[in-house]
Amino acid sequence: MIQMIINPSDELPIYRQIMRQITEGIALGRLKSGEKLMSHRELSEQLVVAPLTIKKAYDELEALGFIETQRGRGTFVCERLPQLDRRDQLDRVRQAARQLLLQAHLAGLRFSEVVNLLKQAGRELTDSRAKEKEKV
Amino acid sequence: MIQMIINPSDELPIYRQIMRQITEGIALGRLKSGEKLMSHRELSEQLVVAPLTIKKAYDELEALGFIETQRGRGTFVCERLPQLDRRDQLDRVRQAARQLLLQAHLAGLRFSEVVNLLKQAGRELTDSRAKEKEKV
Amino acid sequence: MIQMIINPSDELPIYRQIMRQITEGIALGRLKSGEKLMSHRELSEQLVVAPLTIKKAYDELEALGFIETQRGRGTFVCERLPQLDRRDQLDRVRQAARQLLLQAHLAGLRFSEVVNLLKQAGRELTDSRAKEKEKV
Amino acid sequence: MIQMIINPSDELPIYRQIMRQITEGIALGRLKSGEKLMSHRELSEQLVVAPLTIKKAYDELEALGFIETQRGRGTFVCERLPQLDRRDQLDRVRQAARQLLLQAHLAGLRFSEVVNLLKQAGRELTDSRAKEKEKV
DNA sequence: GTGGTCTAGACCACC
DNA sequence: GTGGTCTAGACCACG
Repeated sequence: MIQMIINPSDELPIYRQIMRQITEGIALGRLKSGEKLMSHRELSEQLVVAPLTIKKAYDELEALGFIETQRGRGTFVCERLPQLDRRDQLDRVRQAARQLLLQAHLAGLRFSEVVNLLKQAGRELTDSRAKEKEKV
Repeated sequence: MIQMIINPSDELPIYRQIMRQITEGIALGRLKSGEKLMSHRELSEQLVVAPLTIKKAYDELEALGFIETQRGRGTFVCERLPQLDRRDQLDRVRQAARQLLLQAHLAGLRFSEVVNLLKQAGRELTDSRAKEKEKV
Repeated sequence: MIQMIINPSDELPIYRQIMRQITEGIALGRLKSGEKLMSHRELSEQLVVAPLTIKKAYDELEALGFIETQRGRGTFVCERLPQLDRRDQLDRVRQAARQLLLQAHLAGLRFSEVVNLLKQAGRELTDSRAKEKEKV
Repeated sequence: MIQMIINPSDELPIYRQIMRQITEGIALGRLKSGEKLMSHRELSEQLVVAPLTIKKAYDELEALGFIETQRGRGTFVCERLPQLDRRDQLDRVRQAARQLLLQAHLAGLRFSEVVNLLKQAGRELTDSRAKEKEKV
């Protein structure tokens, strides 16, 4: 199970923060298919939030097809993760690219600077994934 | 005045959608300093939105220093626009970069492909800005 | 808005009973696309259940694409209802047909009797739909 | 003894899935009166289910009068099977008929098509029952 | 122990 | 007024 943190003063609701961390954990391979998640009660104690709040995050993730629950046994990352449309996926990437350029433009950065920033972010990401692997 | 679109079923509140489109319009140069904005009533009719909602967007924008109202004359883009905190700006860029990489990772793209996509998005953006200028 | 009833001692959870009545209402044309539903608070008073229970039903229906909410305005039947796969739809029909035959077999009915029962059920259904239309 | 399948992520509890398959097996004649059932342990290994879960299913079936255990000998299908209330049986048939019509309506089928589907399902059912008999 | 459901309240943001 | 979120409890069924 991955380490999670929540920030109660973030404008993103708590249950969404949890959803985001879990989906990103899955996307980045930190949560394997079939892996068991903490029970919502246990996680609620660890993060000091109400159990229902965690449950809501789990419920939405289940509706989206990322995780699945088995009564009395627990909650697990799905073996077959939901596949977005290829077109959908690329749309999201393009949307994120546009967002990046907009923010960069607002900050007055040149294109080469944006690419550098992107490279750096890439390094940070692969580093943290490497760390994960070492642990294993 | 720029053309705006609102989506009532978007998660982002309507008044925020309006704020975003105006600030981005300013940042991208589609709204010039000193330019007059539509009145509450006019805009509320055009967008089919309650006038109070428009007013809230304008009020917040005025509090942030992007626009100013002159009694009896209307609402105008400020001559001296507020500068965001430099650190804040860069944080937003980094956040957007991370988001782009994550989406790209989900779509299974390699880094070089991401950069290509980014270049393409850049071209589209500058193209549409050029068109805007022609109109003027 | 359709009339709903809930039976607290039914083994089907309350929020599911509500979901079922709404989806059936949509399927049978008693709830039109775009129609506004009662607010979850109002409905919770009418049915004498906790507001969150109604909200849960609405939330699940929204995740399934049957209804959509607009903050501050209310909850509405979607204009474009979710289309199941054709194959999926027919599978459900076949499954229901098998279930009917099984129950009929347990009750010792002959095939012709089953068809008669089906015809009768069909009449009841169209009758109640006709009544709805008269109201309008 | 009939072949059973359980699906841990089905909404229906595992012990109920077992009960359903046994009662249907009896109703359809695949399990004869007096026939011996597998022991808890054997069945729990075959289905990869906790022995207590099987025991619960057997206990409930015994309470309902479908099966009986003879100490030291095993568990057997009762010679005199319980008869459901006649009204109850017919109610179930009507309920299944309504369900079939609803699903058919959603799939846009006409009544004659429903009857055809029903006939086909009937053929499949009798075919599979014939096969069962051949095996014996 | 696990998840599933439900209650009765609360506060907030939005329209 | 509306929906959105959260809490702190409770009881049940399941494995």
